[in-house]
Amino acid sequence: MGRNRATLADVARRAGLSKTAASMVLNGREGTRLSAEAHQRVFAAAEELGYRPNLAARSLRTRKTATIAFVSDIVATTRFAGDLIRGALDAARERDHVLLITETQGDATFEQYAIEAVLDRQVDGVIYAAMATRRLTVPAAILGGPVVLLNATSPDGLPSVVPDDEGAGRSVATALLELGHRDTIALIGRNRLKEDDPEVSLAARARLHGIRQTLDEAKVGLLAECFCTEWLPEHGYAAMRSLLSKPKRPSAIICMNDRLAFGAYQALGEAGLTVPEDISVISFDDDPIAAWLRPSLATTALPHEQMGRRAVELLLDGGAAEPSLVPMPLRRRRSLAPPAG
Amino acid sequence: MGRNRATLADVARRAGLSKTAASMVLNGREGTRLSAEAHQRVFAAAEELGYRPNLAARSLRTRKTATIAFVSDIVATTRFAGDLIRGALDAARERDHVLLITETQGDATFEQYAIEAVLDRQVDGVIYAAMATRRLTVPAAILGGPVVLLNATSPDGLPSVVPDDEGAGRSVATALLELGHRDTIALIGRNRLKEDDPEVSLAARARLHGIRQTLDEAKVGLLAECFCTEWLPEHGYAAMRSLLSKPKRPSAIICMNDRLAFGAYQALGEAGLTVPEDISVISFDDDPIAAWLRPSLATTALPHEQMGRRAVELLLDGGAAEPSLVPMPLRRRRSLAPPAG
DNA sequence: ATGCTCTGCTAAATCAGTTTAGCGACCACT
DNA sequence: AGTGGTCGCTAAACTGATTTAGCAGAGCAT
Repeated sequence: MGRNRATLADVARRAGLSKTAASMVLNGREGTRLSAEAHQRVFAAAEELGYRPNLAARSLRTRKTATIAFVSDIVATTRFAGDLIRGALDAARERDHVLLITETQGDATFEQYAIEAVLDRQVDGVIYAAMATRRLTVPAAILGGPVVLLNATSPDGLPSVVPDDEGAGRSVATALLELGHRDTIALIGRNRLKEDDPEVSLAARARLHGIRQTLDEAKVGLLAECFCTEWLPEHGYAAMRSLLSKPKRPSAIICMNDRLAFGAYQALGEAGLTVPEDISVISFDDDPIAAWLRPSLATTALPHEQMGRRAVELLLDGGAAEPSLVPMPLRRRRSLAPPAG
Repeated sequence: MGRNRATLADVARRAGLSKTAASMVLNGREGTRLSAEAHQRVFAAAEELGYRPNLAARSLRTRKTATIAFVSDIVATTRFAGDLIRGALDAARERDHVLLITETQGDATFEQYAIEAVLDRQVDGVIYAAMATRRLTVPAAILGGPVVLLNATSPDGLPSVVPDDEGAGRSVATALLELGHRDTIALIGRNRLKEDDPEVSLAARARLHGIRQTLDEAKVGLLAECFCTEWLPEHGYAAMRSLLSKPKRPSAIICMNDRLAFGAYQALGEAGLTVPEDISVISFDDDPIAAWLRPSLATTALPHEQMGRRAVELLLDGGAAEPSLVPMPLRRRRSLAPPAG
């Protein structure tokens, strides 16, 4: 890779100047007293030789690599990882940086390896990302340099970027209230583990809190709350069926995520009920299936791309110490209607 | 990042030896005549100081960075990117390498930037990945070093890794034939553009060819073929509706991907038909929705993780020049049954 | 003529490793 | 005594950049 690249010495020689001069000119150093003509010659030489600096050599001296480590627990299992990475990639490119990606798979050995691998490469900073919003403790090894937590917070008070799940909860509840739904709203996806253990999830508690707060203010209570051991379609399906077996049918359903909502749709379809005429459905995440469902599913979007971008900005440009909350926009789609009758 | 790291000179000093000796011992060089005792002292010193070599310095001399560039057109828009990356990440870690990720977004300027950024960092090789299997021409700039195409082929005959879509086509057709389906099989997802332009897709043509070949051998013809401008749920929905409006109802449907199949399910549900009792459905990709659908959707899986892994192996360990075909395993699920009646 | 400042530039050190060339001590052999 | 070989190790060059310290010459004042 990159054999026969011209070096700074080549450029200097061709320009008839010293390496020092060439270096200063190419780096646009202020306050040097090199003549305009010297500038010209260096630029011309660099151009003609197609000179590109060897960043390994540069970073040896400057201790800057223009490289950021993106360390995450799991990149593959959720389709959101891509967006997180893409946002970070974009922001990094704008700042002439590049991303070194590693994955820990939640395994301590792998994590150790990942951290060492990036530190050995002298990265300028680390983005430590979690795929589910949660609290975690970062390995001591990376605390030697700049760190930003992405989709996570830590007890150490490190800068962090998380989605505004509580705000999303409020948006969801408000949307239903505005349509006129009152005491016939049911909730699918309560989960003690997710709600009570911040190391498992921060989203569940925050979403629930946002919903409750808004409904309380409107003096509205939930018709029913279904607990689900996981937030997967099959659990949404089961929850919806149990809701439909009860005497009082809800006019609207809030699902804690889109996969639950997908399951709920399946149960509704089997029961011969129509969304949104019979029942409105609203949810969280904006998984691609939300737009593919018939009717399309209203949901609040996890702003992963924004978050990835924000993390890089925080890392390179500096910023607030308190967690940076990224808003979750409400996607109004066809699954919402006023209550029937 | 990484201030106060012990250097090789520190280790050497502590061991009472020269840098040369320390370097040779730590690199496990054969044929050096350093005493066993010297080895001990160096290892002990390195251990005590927590020595880790500075890879920037090393690579300046050796021109090896133990870093691979992963350049792709689009990482985010498809949820498969994560798997491709994860497979590559795993294989890279096993070989003590790390991945530098950049994205071109299909834009020539960004591509130029991405290529320069990675070449400047002296990567040991480049994995050039496409998110849809297709033919492409790689930028001349990266031809200076090892390159492997991932999910793509090129006219230059570069080593490449692609899924065996034709084999998948055969598996799909065979599965239906084995169940007893004959001349009542319909196909959803024909698409001239994808089939005829290898720069758009290689999958469409290969899948179709695999299906046709297998059916021809069994002297079976397709009942109907629906063209779709895109492979999205709404197009699958429309295609399925049009199929159902015809006099002769198919006993099985092959969809060119899972998203089309998802749309087909929706149309079947609305028409009051049951999968697989009334109609079997089988498809390609193994998108997560395939497992979430009710009944779960039989499909052939795009082996993205395997492919990512294979690309790294090819790049670092060398290998075959002809395209490396990765098999697409058939996931037998609930959407298959013998034809009714 | 001397000293001073300013201009325009460069030699050499430095970063942290790897690698080449070779040194001194010891032994064996003729 | 001289020669050659092996053993165990090191000095110094080298990678390609940045950065520090400083030099030669011109212009000007004293």
